[in-house]
Amino acid sequence: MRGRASGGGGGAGADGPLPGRGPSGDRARHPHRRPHPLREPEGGGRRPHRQRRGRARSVRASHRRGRLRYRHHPRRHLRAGRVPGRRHRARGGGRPRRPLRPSRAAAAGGAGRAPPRHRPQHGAVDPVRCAVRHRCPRRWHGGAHGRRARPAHGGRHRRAERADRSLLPQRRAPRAVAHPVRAASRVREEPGVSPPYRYDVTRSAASLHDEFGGLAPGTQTATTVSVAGRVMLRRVQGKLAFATLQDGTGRVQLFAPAAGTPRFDDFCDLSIGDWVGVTGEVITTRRGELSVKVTDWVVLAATRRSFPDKWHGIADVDTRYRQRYVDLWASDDARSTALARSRVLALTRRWLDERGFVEVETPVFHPIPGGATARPFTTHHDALDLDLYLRIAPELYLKRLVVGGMERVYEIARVFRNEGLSTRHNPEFTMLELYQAYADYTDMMAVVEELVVHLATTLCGTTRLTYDGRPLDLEPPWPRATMVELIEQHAGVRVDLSSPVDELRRICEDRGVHVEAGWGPGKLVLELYEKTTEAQLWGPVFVCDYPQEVSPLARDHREVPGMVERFEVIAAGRELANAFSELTDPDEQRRRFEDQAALRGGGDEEAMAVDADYLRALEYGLPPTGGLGLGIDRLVMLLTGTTAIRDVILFPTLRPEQGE
RNA sequence: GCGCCUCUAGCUCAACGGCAGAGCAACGGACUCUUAAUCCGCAGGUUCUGGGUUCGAAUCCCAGGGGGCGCACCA
Repeated sequence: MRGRASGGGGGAGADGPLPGRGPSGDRARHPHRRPHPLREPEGGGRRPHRQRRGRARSVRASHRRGRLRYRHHPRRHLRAGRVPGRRHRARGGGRPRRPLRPSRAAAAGGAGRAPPRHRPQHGAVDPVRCAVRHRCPRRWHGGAHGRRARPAHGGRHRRAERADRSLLPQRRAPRAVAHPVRAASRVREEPGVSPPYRYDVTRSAASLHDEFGGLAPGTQTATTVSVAGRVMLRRVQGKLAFATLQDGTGRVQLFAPAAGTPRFDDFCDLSIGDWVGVTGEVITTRRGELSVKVTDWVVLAATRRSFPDKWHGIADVDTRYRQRYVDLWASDDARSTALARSRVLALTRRWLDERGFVEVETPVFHPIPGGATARPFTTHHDALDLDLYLRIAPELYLKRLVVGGMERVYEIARVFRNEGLSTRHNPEFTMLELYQAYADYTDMMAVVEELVVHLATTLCGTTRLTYDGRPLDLEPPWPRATMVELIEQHAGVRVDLSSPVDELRRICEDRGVHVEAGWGPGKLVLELYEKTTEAQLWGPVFVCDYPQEVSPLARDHREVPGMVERFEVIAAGRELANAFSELTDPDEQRRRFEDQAALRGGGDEEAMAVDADYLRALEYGLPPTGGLGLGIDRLVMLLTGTTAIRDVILFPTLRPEQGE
């Protein structure tokens, strides 16, 4: 029952600077993105408009940006005066559903594309028909003056607004195949010549910015370096070409004059997304941009598929999840969240290791699913002809290890629960479970509090986070309250496990809480808490003392009858951790299992089954033990400010792709 | 599983029931300090699919498919 927590969010973070966050590495970051403490300060962003993350951001906002940008564009008057050309399809008249493509027309022996039936000259069309602006005399351009000058008036404006709303990323309709194979790439590997097997990289983008940041414009360093990465932007200007190279740490500009760049024409033909290795001198351009002046280069891998729109990135969230390998390039958030997760895991391990906890691995295949109440996935071992379950929690195995004398153990365990998907639930997620002998649940409170604060201060630099627009201060000590107290506070009723069941049932029903026959007082109280109180908590807060009836693995409360020594941590309105003083008495554990088995027999698919071997282990003696489960996914969400669990799981569970 | 929303060029998006378009990408050309480079040009469509209404459907209706959100399930 522990560690149901899982979560999703999005951010960035690191203990210490993330790679590529040097003074110039920040350039590519966008100033309008949601501020979050985990993200690095904006100070280095010299020209932060550079690239847009394909993240959850309204298209309207990008339109705004576009307008702002081009209002000050030096050549705006040229752009504004330019009326986009109109496209005409070959069409003989009428309205063919299937327009002839040139190839088909030729194949059909036709005369090829028919001349346009009516080719309006700009300005030749009744200017009154265009309500947008005088500049555009046409009516049927669709109002698509582009994001640079979206008209903002009249009905057209209203429609545009409506359309904008429909474009919010969450509501966009994804397409299964976003980036089809290109018909032909520009730079192919030379026929018969395969890319090199290795490439000597001497600097990363971030290290270049660290080492050479702040040079005056026009500096030549006489330092030759080799960098490698993906071409993300390309600016060819006749006899001079620029490219933006991105590697795992950040971005650096490539400067390629025709004189001095081998195979200059091929360099200009590099596609966005091609991997290249480049050797050259570190310089700054006249504008002061740190660059590598190309003296040699090689294609390491040519991309055969188009990269996402360099400005919008991937707006289609489904594509981002399905094609994370593209998302990681196109979206800074995707990268930084992945890195943040990695750091959470590394820091957690280090923190636990320093405190004498031993990391272990326990089976994923369980003959008897246990340790939580959840519906498991089933599988089958052919040789043993044995039905097995993917674990829903590692708990019972970890406590076996405590019986075996491993006094402090933990596992960062992928667990699997056969449940629906949501922004907070993925069928497989990661849970930290740890067990400490000679400790009780108050010790676990100290552990979770210290660990989370440690992670927050290391990764975010503060305990004062903002999540989903609301402040969340993790500064210890976190408040503690019993479930009964919280119910009284939020539902306005004092409940008591010793009350008659009918009375508790009536209390629930009075508050619109659905109840089922057969529920005992403990289940009723828990249900009352979950439906009336939990959603109102923001936290962090320790919710203490759960009914024994719903906690089959926790030890009876030393003072309150009917309760167990168990707490959950609510942070940002979500359950983050679950812990208790472990039940050590084998006889009591057997009774609890049998109660669960009865529920199971009654049709409760999530109730626990009797695990005879676990009981046998307890019979050998489990010392007093405190146990804690903590949802890593939800913790990462919290620390990165992301609100969808799919954003913190690199490859979330998705319906299989259709087609292609 | 239920409800709501959505699907237009490779991408991001326009288009009162009346000629399906733009920007970016791609392709051809110009350009030696760009940085979402710019400029000129050329291409690019089974408007998710199938029915229906209509003189006429991307647009309205029905069904199916994909996707999103919410609920339910679920710690």
